[in-house]
Amino acid sequence: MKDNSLPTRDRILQAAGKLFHRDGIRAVSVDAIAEKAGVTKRTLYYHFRSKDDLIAAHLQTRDEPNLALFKRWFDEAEGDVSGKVAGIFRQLAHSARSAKWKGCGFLRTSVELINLPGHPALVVARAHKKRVEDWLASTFTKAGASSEAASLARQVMLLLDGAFSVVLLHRDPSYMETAAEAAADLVRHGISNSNLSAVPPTGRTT
Amino acid sequence: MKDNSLPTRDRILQAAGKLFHRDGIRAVSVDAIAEKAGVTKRTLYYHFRSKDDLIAAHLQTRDEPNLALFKRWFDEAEGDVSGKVAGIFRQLAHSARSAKWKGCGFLRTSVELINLPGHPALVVARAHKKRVEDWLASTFTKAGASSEAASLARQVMLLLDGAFSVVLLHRDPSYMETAAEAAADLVRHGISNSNLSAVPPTGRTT
DNA sequence: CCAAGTATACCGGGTAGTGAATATACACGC
DNA sequence: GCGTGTATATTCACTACCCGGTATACTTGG
Repeated sequence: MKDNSLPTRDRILQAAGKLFHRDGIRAVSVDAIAEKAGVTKRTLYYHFRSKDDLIAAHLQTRDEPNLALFKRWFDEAEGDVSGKVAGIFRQLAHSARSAKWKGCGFLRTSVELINLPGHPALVVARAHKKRVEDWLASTFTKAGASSEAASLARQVMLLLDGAFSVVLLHRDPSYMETAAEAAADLVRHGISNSNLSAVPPTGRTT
Repeated sequence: MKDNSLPTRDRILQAAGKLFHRDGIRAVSVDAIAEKAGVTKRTLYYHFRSKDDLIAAHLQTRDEPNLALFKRWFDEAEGDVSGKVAGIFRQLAHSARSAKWKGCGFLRTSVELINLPGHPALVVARAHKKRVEDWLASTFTKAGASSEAASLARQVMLLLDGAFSVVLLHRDPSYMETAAEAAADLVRHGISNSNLSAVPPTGRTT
């Protein structure tokens, strides 16, 4: 019955990912995941110590690809840094038009588990968000906004997670465009302010 | 055993509110709510058709007070409109320093139930967020930014809900200050832009 | 043979929601 | 004033099911 050639552990993760995405975390039972993976529950518990561990492992698999996607969208967008940041939001607006779009999995999972302070998935989610923020800060630094880079990165993260939440709640991707404009404004304004009191821009935007 | 003099329905809502706030929606059982309210589960089901209805009714009780709080924080803050908007975030930063703070109940509940498209609580949550956004837009209009008011209100909502999410995830209220600065920047910039091409400010701030 | 991996069948506990009966309170005829 | 009817409000006991996790035994590849 193993129509899928992936190793068992990966098949479980893949099945869990689909179900978590579609129905949320708590709404999905271990039995359902095992069945979807074509595996018995006992096998699942051989590969993962608990459901909580499985949740964390699932988020871990999304960390790297998610960040890579943001980087690609940034690189492929036209214009200066502010335009490239806006490009991320515009690509998200595109994704959000799909009926299957469910916002940010890290955010959704965190909210569902926020009342369990030590949950391993929360650690993974926090690390992921920090990675994105750090990457943003580094691009702002490269663009010559060394003194404002950290603050700008935080502001963009606020808009990003806000857009995830608002677009998901209202199912209205136009908020993603609003976020694109706000982010571009803040970045443009922040960088020009920074350049006034900073060394001449030595960073490259490529 | 009715030490509380409230009508039964209100006592149930009060108990549900406390538990939902502390543990989330799905994590709280109807039995737990009934026990906390000092009432039999059957009585709870006399006053509310289902758990889903109870959740929606609970959110409804928070709609008006929540908006009133935002208005009060706005009115009590110093400065022009941008400063007053920032005042809301600064008050939220204060609240967020409490260990019991759990972000925005509307947002948290929505995320937990987002995979149940017709859920009554989602309707209430969307209406609440729209009410806040509409109120913001009206204050921006009064401040003379008629042409940008709607867009500014949306941008502030993005920062607001973003701040709720980010502060909750990282448990770091300083993001609320970052949001305050970003919101003030956007509002100041948006209003001055609007005034360039609008009638002289006839609106009043007080 | 042994270890990695799989299968069946089960456990204790929790879940939303219900059936049937009861208590309370107020309205009406007389 | 008193019985009676009726709607509201509340209780206890119960169903039918789902959940995360496990005990035990079997299969398969090196």
